[in-house]
Amino acid sequence: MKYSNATNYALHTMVQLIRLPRDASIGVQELAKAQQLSPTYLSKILTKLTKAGLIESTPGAKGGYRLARGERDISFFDVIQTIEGESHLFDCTLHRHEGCLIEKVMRDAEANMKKELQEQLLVDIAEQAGQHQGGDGK
Amino acid sequence: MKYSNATNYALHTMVQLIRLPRDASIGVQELAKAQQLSPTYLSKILTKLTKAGLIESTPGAKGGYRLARGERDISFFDVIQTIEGESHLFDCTLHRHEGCLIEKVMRDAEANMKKELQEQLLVDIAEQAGQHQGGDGK
DNA sequence: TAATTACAGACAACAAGAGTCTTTAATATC
DNA sequence: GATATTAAAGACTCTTGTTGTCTGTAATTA
Repeated sequence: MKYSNATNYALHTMVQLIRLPRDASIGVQELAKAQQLSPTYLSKILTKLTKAGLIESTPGAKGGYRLARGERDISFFDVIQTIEGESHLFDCTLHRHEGCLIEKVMRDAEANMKKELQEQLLVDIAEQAGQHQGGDGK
Repeated sequence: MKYSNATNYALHTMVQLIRLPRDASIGVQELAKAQQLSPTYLSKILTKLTKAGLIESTPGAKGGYRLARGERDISFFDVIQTIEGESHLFDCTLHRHEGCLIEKVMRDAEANMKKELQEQLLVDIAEQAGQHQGGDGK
């Protein structure tokens, strides 16, 4: 049980975008370089984030990606759910077992974690040092 | 990102064992029937639980499984960690990125969920109705 | 028109989970 | 001691999802 690599990449990319100057765009090429990913692969992740309304994209030369909302309106959970989907952490496997108490406990724990990650904003960590973007003095 | 089926089966099986009369044992055959699983498959799960010290086993005729500790000493987390292992929910994928702040936030959320599941005892739900064991009036 | 960029989809490679089958070892009963 | 019962161990297959690549298309700028 582990979050996918895609979620990992998505979170780091969102931090990159948050750090971007207002109204500036950045292309996949550059975004991918920071994490040493292939642009085509990261592109699929970015498309998901775009469809979810977290970022905006413009095609063509001088195009690229930028935030679609205010920085303080983007939580960890927003990004995670976009990539991971909305499925539950735990689904009771017993046939015909409505109201499984085990499931209930697990769902409660899940809900609390979800809530916690909803309150955690990506800006708050983007503002701090320590989040290098791969290219050091380039 | 989802807990494995094995964890699901393990939790349900533990509830079965907790409900067992003191000093009674039960074999895989019967345990598996309740969840409609193949005994050989459930057997592998039970072996993990045994090695982890959650349950005890005796081979041979009249053998089987029983709890290895007091009921109030078995938490959801004990069972989950036994099956899922100890790996983290999130590992930063960036090369040479010690002290990743994204990772820190995710690990904190994980730790809180872990703590919550450590406080949840399986007895508490085993005592309640609603957790049928498959065989109805058999 | 040419270059740059996002987007879409097919495809392959790999890893992990789920589950079966077979064999061996230990215990109880007769 | 022989037999039945049970746990344990390991090899093996099947399926599924993730990860990633490659190719082609559409849109925008210059």
